Amino acid sequence: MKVLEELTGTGQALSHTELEATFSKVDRITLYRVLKDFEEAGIVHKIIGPDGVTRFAVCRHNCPDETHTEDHVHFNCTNCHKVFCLEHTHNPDLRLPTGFKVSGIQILVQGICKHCS
Amino acid sequence: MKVLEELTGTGQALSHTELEATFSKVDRITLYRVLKDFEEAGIVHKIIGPDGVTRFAVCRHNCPDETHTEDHVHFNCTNCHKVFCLEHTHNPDLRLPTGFKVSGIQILVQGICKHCS
DNA sequence: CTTTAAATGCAACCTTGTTGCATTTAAAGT
DNA sequence: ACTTTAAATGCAACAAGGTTGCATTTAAAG
Repeated sequence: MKVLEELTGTGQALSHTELEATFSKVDRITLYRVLKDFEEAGIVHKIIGPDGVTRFAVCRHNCPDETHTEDHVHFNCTNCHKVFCLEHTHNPDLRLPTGFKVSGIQILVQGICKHCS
Repeated sequence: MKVLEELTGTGQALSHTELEATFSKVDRITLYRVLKDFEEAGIVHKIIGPDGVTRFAVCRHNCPDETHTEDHVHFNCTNCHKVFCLEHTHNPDLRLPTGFKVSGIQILVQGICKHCS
């Protein structure tokens, strides 16, 4: 699929609207279905930004297919507004109050990215 | 405002839909405006859940008015589906790759809450 | 070349959220 | 107490994001 190529190529998480613009010939519903299938297959994962916009990024080497756990940090640049995975910045251990059981952590860091600074 | 009482009382983050159900006499647009005003005034803060649903929670003692920074972790119970602030679980220090400047961190932990376990 | 299933497109619909305008409510001035 | 003014509420309409059902095309298998 060309959608997968696009996602792999850019290195950033793309929103549905952005993908829609790239593949203007393709119907937006088809795009929804393709992305949904990719997500269920563990090929891409969804990132919900601080703006509430959902974006999609390809799962890299350290994303286990079974659990589909994303053990890495997401970054949102306040300058270029891009969202991407920091694959090598793993989630830290959090000590929660007693009685809480953790099954997943989602971290979204905002700031200025490498390219913009 | 009764909306503020409700938010303070429940101790959890409430979605717009939930508040709409509670205050069925009030128009939903009024609710949108009230919540927007509260947010801008630094009285409540918005939490965007892993489901993409935005919820609202009152800012407690350790939420400085000026920066409106939420230096605490949010928890989403996979059993009762509630979302609430873990006021005393602060954001950890993250070491990002060189060139990245951090201005804010949002952490959402999923698991089983104290009450459900 | 036919049969069958998968992939695509279209129409319609729902939810969430915003904006403009009219109306009500309430506060302030004389 | 009555008028003037501003704030708060409600209504209609709209836009973006997302889902579902059904018809049609594409392509794979017999």
